[in-house]
Amino acid sequence: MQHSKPGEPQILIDLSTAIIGTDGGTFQCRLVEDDTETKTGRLPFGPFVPDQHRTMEIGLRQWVGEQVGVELGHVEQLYTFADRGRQHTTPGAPHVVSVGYLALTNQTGDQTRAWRNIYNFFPWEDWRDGEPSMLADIIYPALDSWVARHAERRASARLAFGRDGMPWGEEYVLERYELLYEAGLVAEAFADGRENALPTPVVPGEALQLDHRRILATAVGRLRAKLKYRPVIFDLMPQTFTLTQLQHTAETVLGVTLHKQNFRRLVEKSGFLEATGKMSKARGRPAELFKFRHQERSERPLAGLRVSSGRTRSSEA
Amino acid sequence: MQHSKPGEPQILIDLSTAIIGTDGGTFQCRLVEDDTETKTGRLPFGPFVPDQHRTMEIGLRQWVGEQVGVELGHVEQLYTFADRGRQHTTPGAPHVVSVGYLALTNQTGDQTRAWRNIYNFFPWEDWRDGEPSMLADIIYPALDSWVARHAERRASARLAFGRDGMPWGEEYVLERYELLYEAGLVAEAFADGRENALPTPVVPGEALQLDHRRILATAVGRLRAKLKYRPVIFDLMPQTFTLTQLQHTAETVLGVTLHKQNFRRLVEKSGFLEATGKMSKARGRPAELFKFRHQERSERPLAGLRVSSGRTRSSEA
DNA sequence: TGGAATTATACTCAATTTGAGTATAAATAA
DNA sequence: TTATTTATACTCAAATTGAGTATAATTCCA
Repeated sequence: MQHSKPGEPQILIDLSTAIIGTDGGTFQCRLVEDDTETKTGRLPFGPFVPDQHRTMEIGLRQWVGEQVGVELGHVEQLYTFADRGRQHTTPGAPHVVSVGYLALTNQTGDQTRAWRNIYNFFPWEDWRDGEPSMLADIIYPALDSWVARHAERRASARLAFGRDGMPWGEEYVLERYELLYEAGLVAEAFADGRENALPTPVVPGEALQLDHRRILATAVGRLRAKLKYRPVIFDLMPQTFTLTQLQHTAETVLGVTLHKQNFRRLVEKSGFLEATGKMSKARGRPAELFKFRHQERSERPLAGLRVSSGRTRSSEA
Repeated sequence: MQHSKPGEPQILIDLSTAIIGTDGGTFQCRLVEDDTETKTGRLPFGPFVPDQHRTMEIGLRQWVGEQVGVELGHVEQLYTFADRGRQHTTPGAPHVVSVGYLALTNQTGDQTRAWRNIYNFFPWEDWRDGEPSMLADIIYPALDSWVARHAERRASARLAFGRDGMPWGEEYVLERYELLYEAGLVAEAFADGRENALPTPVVPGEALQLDHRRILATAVGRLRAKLKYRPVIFDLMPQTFTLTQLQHTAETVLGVTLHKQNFRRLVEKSGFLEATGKMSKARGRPAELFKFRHQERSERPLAGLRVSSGRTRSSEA
């Protein structure tokens, strides 16, 4: 077993965390408030230092604590990215491998430079008002022209974007972003020096530093998928909540609307909820406040929550 | 952003691959045929060398090629393990982080030192003949006594092993192994110097070098979970196969038996199969040979394959 | 040669789950 | 007081699932 000889360029591991929360129907991600106004945003991140961090999760909690100080609920490792040329590395410098993490929180703030709407970065992912027009107007034409020159990627494009009769799979967030990157249609592709990328990105959507938009895409995809079989949604909720609030959170994350009565039926019989007896005071009829049953069972699968969208928000009236 | 200063101990990334195949009802994993007869087995692995490997997958393909030379089908990253003390590191040496990969193949060999039955390493995972007796005889008593001293882990133990009315979730392979490790009941716990581990492991099941049994557990868990929503099973099948062969493969991986007629119904209407017109010659009535429809759709979800076991093999007669 | 055994495949049927409503109740706003 | 808003209850057909029964096409073997 030959291990890397001394003198070889060093490897550096960066721990980057996508901290996700929701706030009244907006899907938020916590960025670091940096000094520089002009630059693109970034996630909290820092190096993994084995001497100081017994595990990577300990390391990431340190960087999150120092850089943004958000209380984290569920934390999970997403993926380890190591491809050359996706971290803007300068030649000669140590090679950077980045390990992406997803963290959920129920304490979010107003949209500022700190808490940003995730759909700013992926505007094509929000289908709550129906299919975003930018897909037909901008993305599909650009992608089709690229696919014409890269026939081997046609199947991936069809699956990721649900073309020709394939359904739109809301969990393929990373696959869609990666395809747009590969096609040179997002800003990071130009920054990384992809030969086919244009200096002005074709597709709308804000960029992030380094590979942070890629990590965020991974996080959103994983969260959307996980929502359907694990009760992670409750990590995004306050102590008590109404069923409508719960549904809005699910819709915000999934980027689709759900059928109200069926959502209620599903979630009620799941056994995860406990009525508090209290009522919310709002506009119409008061709704009962529920809380999550942490006790024991807390990891039982939450079957259901499969997407079978209701109507779009706009057609609800 | 402070990065690791020169002089700090170096980080080394190991790429380890669990290569999985099936052969006539046995669930196999490819080990490296090493010189030493006496030592425990190991997966193919080697360091990630950024200068030589543009991506980690390229690196792992090199080590797999050199060490075992198996043709790989589906390859996917599993998890990155970095906890101190789980790689038997000598003090002062570079810290080793290991990235585990799952690879599927349809070319397996006889059970030798090279191809080993996965259930040798996790004998409690094979429920095809009903609940393995070792659970009630050995594992549950040992685990219960440990849980009595570690009440905070009770919920995890209940979920992982499906105690007190919780169902046995066949995909929680890693969770079960990790719990046994934590409780000091498997050989690796002693090798890693856990204070509660006994020199002779309480629980049956062969050990592997380093953290390779942990990686294999991750691989099996991921494969079992994925089988239920992606058509990965076909990566384990030969070019053409009968529906019974397909079912046996699914049963082998999942470690449970399935209801024959319903399995047929599920898989037929999934649209993934194409009849070849040819027939298999075997004992009873000849079965039609099918092949996998690679074309286009190849990444559509394979809904179904949810486990709803038939009878146990022993009660089939 | 002619069952018995073996394996494959077709079909049935009740129970449950899902998708998409309608109906009604309890508040506030005007 | 009535319209508006929101919550909750209930219905119903379609689809899916779980668990069979029935039958067909082979080989095995006495």
